[in-house]
Amino acid sequence: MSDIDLIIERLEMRGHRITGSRRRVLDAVLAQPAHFTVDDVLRSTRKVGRATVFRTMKILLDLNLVCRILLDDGTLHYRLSTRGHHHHLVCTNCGRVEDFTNCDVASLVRDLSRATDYQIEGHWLEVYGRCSTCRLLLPAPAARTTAT
Amino acid sequence: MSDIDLIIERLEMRGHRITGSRRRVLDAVLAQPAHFTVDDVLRSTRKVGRATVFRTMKILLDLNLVCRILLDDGTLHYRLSTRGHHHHLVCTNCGRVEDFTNCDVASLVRDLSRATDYQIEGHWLEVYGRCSTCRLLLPAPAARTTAT
DNA sequence: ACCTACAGTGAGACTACGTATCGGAGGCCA
DNA sequence: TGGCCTCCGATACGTAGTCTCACTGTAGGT
Repeated sequence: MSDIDLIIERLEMRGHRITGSRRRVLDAVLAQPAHFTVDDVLRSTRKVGRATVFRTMKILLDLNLVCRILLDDGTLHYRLSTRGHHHHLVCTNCGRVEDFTNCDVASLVRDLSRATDYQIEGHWLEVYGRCSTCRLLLPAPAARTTAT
Repeated sequence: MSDIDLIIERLEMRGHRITGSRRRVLDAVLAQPAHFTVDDVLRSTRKVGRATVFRTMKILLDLNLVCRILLDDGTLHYRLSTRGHHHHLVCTNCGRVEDFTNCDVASLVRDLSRATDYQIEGHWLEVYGRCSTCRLLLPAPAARTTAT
C-alpha cells in the first residue's frame, strides 16, 4: 500500500471525505522535499484554493501525518511524519533535519514535575546545529544559544 | 537601581540612544504582566509608532532583556528576562509561566552530538502542563503531547 | 443509477505579526 | 550652538493563517 493510500485510509477513518482537491494537496505534500511551507504546497497545486490547502494541512497536523518544525530563524515549516512523538535536530546551514526520539526528555519532565508540582502534558524541543557535512565547510561560529 | 535604569544602562553600553519613545516602550514593557504580546505594549504606549515598538522589542531581544515564549496554541508571547539561557514551563490553563534552568538538556545535547555527528549550537525547549492550582480545578484531560 | 444532505470548496476579505522605506526630528558630542 | 547620525512615525508591504459565503460534489441510502 502506497503512502497516499495509507493517508487516505486514515482520513476516511476519521470521517473526512476524499475529494479531488484533497488528493491534489496530498500528492503535492508527498512530492515535497524534507521540509516545506504551505506556500510551497500551494505553488505545486495549481487550481486548489489557499484556504483548502491550509484546511487540509490542519487535518494532516491533527492526524499527526505531518508535523511542524520551528527553524532557527523563527519560521515554521512542515514535514511528513510517519511516526508519533519525536523531536528535530536542524542544521542551521543547509536546513537538513534529523528526527530523534531517543532523547531523555522523559526523565527531565519527571524531575520538573516533582520540583514544580505541575502536571506535565507535553513539550516542544528543537535542537539546532551544524550537520557533519556543514561543520567541515565552514569554520565554527562563536558558540550560540538559539533558545531563550 | 531600578529595573528601568538597569535596562537603560545596558542599552547605552551597546551604543543605543535613550530617546523618549524608547523610554515609553520600556515603561510599558515593565508594566506588563508575566507575558505579553507586542500589541499589548502598543496599546499601552499611545503616541509611539508600531515600527518603533517592534524595533525596540528587537533590541531588547538581542540584549536578552526579554525572551519569547511559544504558547501551547502556537502564538508567541514576550516576557521580561533578567537571566540568560533558560526554558519555560507554561500552564495551559491559566497561562502562568515558570522559568527553569536546572534541567539536564546539556547531557541530552552531548549524547545527541555524539550519536549524530552534529555540532550542536543551541536548542529551544518549552514544557506545557497544568500548574498546581489548575490541576485541582479541572479533571485531568486525556494525556497529550503538544510537541511533534 | 439516481437522490439528496451536508461536508467540502474557491475567491477574496480580513487579521495578526512583522519588515522596509523615507523624509523629518532630535540626542549627543565637539 | 552646531551638526552629524541615529532614531522617529507614517505607511506600504510581506507573510502566514482564518473567516465568510454561495456554490459543488462525495458518499450513503434506496
